[in-house]
Amino acid sequence: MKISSIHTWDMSPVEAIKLQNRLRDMVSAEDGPDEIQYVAGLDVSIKENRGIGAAVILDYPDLQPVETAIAKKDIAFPYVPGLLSFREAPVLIAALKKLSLTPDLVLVDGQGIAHPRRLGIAAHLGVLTGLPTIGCGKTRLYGKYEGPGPRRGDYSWLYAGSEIIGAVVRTKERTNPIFISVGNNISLDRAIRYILLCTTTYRLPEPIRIAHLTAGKESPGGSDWHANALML
DNA sequence: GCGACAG
DNA sequence: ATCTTGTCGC
Repeated sequence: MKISSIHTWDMSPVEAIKLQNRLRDMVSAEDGPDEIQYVAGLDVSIKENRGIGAAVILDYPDLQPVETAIAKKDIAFPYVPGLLSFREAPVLIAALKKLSLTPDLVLVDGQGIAHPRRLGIAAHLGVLTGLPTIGCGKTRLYGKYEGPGPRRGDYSWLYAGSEIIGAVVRTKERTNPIFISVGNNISLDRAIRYILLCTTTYRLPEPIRIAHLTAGKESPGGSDWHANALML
């Protein structure tokens, strides 16, 4: 698939913050088309400044893998809370470009607008691709909340002052909830529903879980310890 | 000034 | 993210 190059990635943290403030108004929480056939999952693994980005596509609602793409890139930008996209988005975009299929929805490992400048990696990628995206974080970056109920499907709101910027969703009982937020072109309400529909027996949505395994599997000599069971 | 801080 | 064994709980 093609992706617009509105900007480059080689810049300082200060410039990165200015860019985020420039792109934040391009995010939309309006629902797009209703038909969803393909859901993509994105994740990155990094080993000694070498990043492996994985983009997997599962059919919906069956959640069976139908295409996988991997890209590798040297990671230049440091990890700075709030600037994750400048570190991980480049390799993810490289992986997305290799896909022959175009996803109808993209789940990203990280926050959407639940971010100090409302432009977490899922929102940033949503603006660049124009696709509906949802941010799925394993922990909180920004916002206040009270824990959701104990049952699968229970959720509570994530607030930035009085503004709702996301939801804390229990996808599995007796397990920590995940942080869901709008990336682009989707409403929070629908984002929560899709996340639950894409989550089966594990804490994380299948697309992201598969992308995580895919990104961590690749390595020269064969350094996959706990993730040998990628039997699909 | 002091914490908090996606992956 | 990464390092990375054994172990506690359902």
